[in-house]
Amino acid sequence: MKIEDEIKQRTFQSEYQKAYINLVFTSGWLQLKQGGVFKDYNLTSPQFNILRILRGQHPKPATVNMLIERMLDKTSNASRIVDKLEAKELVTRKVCPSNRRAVDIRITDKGLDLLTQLDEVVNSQQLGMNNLTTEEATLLSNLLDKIRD
Amino acid sequence: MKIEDEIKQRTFQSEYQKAYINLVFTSGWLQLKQGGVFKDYNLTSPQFNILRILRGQHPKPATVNMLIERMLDKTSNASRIVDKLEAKELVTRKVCPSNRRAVDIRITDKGLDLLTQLDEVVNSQQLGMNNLTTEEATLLSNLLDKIRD
DNA sequence: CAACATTAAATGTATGTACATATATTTGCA
DNA sequence: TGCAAATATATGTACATACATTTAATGTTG
Repeated sequence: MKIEDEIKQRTFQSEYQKAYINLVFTSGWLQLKQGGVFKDYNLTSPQFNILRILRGQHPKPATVNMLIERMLDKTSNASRIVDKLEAKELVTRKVCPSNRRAVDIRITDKGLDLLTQLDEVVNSQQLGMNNLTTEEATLLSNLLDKIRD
Repeated sequence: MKIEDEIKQRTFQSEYQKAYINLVFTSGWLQLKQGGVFKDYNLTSPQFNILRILRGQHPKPATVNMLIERMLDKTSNASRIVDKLEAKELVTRKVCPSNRRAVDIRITDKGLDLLTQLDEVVNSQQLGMNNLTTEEATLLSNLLDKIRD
């Protein structure tokens, strides 16, 4: 559905405004769609995001700083998201021996198992982008990179 | 900067995953950039969004339902965002005479003035998308529409 | 017309976001 | 060495998001 119809706005001040609104809208649309999957597994989208980063590091630990650096939303509060994951025993937190200001965060076996289950579900729906061809997905990535240049 | 470098992830499972992550990341990046502008005027991004919808209706009223329908993020709580706007005297809220379940929401003169000021600022930075050509912005919109088909 | 379903908005609760500030540790350098 | 600056994380607060539930008004139908 065209963005004009989605938000019932017939005209835009410019193609830039239209693309901007479309980008924010579509991002929300996709995240909402994905969110439903996470809910079944009692996870939120940022929690999933952090677990994936930790898996990428595994068995090496990550620090809060590293998580912030790699999170999709850089300004969110990684510390408190880790709190929630720790309460669910999906990660562990331990003072880093070599730098006692930092905290070593590791994904647990329970966390890895959960991610394995989620991988299947997430991959099976291609993250809600099945309507694009691979070439279009690449083109989209290039346009997005250019915005942030 | 390429998304690989932004989030320090060298490989992706597919072009779809890469485009998905890039989309969510770039949307957050843009909103963060815009957010700074709103803060100077003591508004948040969703509050601005709702004010614009109300201006589009002006002088006719909108209802909470209509706001939800047209908001970029459909699941957010329009009721409470209107609370904040009402407290700042940027909108008025009155029981709808023809359907007393509904509430007529209108933008005030103060609200219209504020939007006029913000228009200039927002337009002057092309919403942070100056790096694209008009053609590329159109192409981007079309790709995004296709995702949601 | 009474009982039940539907609709519109508000409220409750948990989590996340954005930003400022606090606490502890480490580093740099006078 | 000692002390200020920098670094790593945690905490506090206001607002927003996501979703379930509640309250009130309106529709529907037996």
